[in-house]
Amino acid sequence: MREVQPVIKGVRGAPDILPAEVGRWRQIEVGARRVLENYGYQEIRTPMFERTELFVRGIGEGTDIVDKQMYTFEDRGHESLTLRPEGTAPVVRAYLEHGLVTKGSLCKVYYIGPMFRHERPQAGRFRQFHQIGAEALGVEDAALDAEVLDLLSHLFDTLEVAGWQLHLNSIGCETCRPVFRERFALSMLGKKAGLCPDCLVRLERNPLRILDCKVEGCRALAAQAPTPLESLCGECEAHFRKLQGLLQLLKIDYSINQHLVRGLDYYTRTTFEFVNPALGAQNAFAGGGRYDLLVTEMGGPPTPGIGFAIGMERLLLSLPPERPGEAWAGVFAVTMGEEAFHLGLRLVQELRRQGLRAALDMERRSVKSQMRLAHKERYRHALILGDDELRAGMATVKDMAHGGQEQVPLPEVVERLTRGEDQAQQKEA
RNA sequence: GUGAGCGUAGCUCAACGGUUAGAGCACUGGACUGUGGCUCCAGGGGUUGAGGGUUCGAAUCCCUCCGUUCACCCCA
Repeated sequence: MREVQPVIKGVRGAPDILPAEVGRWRQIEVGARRVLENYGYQEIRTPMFERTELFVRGIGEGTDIVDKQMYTFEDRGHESLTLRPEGTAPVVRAYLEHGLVTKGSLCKVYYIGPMFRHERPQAGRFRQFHQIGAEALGVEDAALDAEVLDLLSHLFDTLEVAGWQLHLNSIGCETCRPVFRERFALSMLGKKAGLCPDCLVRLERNPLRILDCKVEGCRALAAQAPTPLESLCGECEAHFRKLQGLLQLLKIDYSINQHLVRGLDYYTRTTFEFVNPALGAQNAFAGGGRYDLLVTEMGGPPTPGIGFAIGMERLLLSLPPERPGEAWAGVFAVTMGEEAFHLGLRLVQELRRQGLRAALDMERRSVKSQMRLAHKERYRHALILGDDELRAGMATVKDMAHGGQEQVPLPEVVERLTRGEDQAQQKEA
C-alpha cells in the first residue's frame, strides 16, 4: 500500500527553456544589447516584484492586467506585493527613487527579463514570458519617437525577422483624448444595437477598445465613428506629423492603424506595434508608445517619456531557422584501464585549466563507445590512452573532424592540443 | 474566465470494439576482442494522462477530473 509519489510538474504557462533552445535566446539577447547600447541605452535591473500599488497606479485600475492578471500575494509583513506584469512602472519607480536624471537631461535605460501575467496560455502567450524593454525619459520631441522606431526596425533587420510590419497611431494627450473618447462613446451609444456583447461591456468600461474588436459588425460601426486622428489637438497633430516626416527621412516603412489602442492606461500620443502576420492570434511581437503623464502620475516632476517592450517568445517565433550545429571543439580523452584513466583525468584537468573544453568517460565503456561519445558531443580531438601508448610514453591524438591521427610524447600532449585547438579555431573563423 | 480539439515508449506517430499495444528516430550493446560518422543485427524501455462506467472483451464507446493545444478575451 505504497502511496505513489506524483512527479512534480512545472507551473502551467511557465515553460522550461531547454539547453537546445538557449542558444537562440542568447543570440537575441546579445544582438539586442548591442543595438540598444549603440543607441545610448544602459541596462537596468529592477526586482521581479514590487509593491502592488505601483502597478495599480502605473498601469491603471480597470485595465485587464490590474483587474485579473496580476500575481499578487501578501508577504510576511502583510504588505501586498506583485510579480511584475510589465517593466515600465518599475523603471519609472527606480528613476524617481534614485534621481537617475538631472532636470532637462535624457535618461535611456533597457532591461531584459521575465514578466508574469495570469492569463490562459495560448500560441505566443505565457504566464511567465520574457521582455526586452527600454524607456527613454526626459524628451518630448518626436525625434525621440523616431529614434526609438529606428532602433527597433534596425534590431529586427539585424536579427532577420521575416516580414515584420510597423503599425503606428496617435491616441492624443490629456486634452484631446477625453474629447475623442466622449465623441466616440456618444457615437457608439447611438448604435448600441449593432454591437457584440463584449463591446457593450467595453462601451461602459473603456469605449476606445471597441476600435480593435474583431467582430465584423463592430468594425463597420467603428469605421463610421469619429477616428482618433481627426480628433487630435493641434499640438498632438503636429507631433504626429513631425514623427511621420522623420520616419520618411529615416526610410522606415510604417502604416497608420487607427484601431491600435493599447490596453495600458498610461499611453499618450504615439502608440505602435511591430507585427508578424505569420504568428497567429498574438501577432504583435513588440509594442509601446509615449507616456508623457506617467511620471507625474507616479508623483514625479513633469517628465515626458517613451518606451517599448519586445516579447522574446514571439520574437523567437519570428526568427529564421537556426543555422547548422556548432563547430567541433575540445578534447575527449579515451582511456583503457585504471592507469590510463588516471592519466586521462590529470590531462583533462590540465586541459581545462588551459581553458579548453575537455572531458572523459567515467563509466569504463568500450573504446568504441567512448569514440561514439566523443563524436556525439562534437569534440575536436580524441586523446587515446591505451596500453600501447603507456608503454611507449606516448598518446594518440586523433582529429575527429578529418580523421587523421598521430603519436605525441606524453609531456608534449597538453601543449600540442592547446596549439591544435587554436589553429582549428582560426581555420573556422 | 468561456469554447473547441488532442492526451499511446524520451520524441514523432500507428493499431475496423477482438491474440502478448507496434514503427521510425533517440538510447545501450554487438558485427570490428584498441578507433567515431555509413550500414546491418540485437536489446532495454508502456499501469495507452487518472478514476469510474458500458461490454464476454476497451488504447478504441460513455461520464468525471487532470494536463495540453488553439481560439475568444487581452497583450509582449
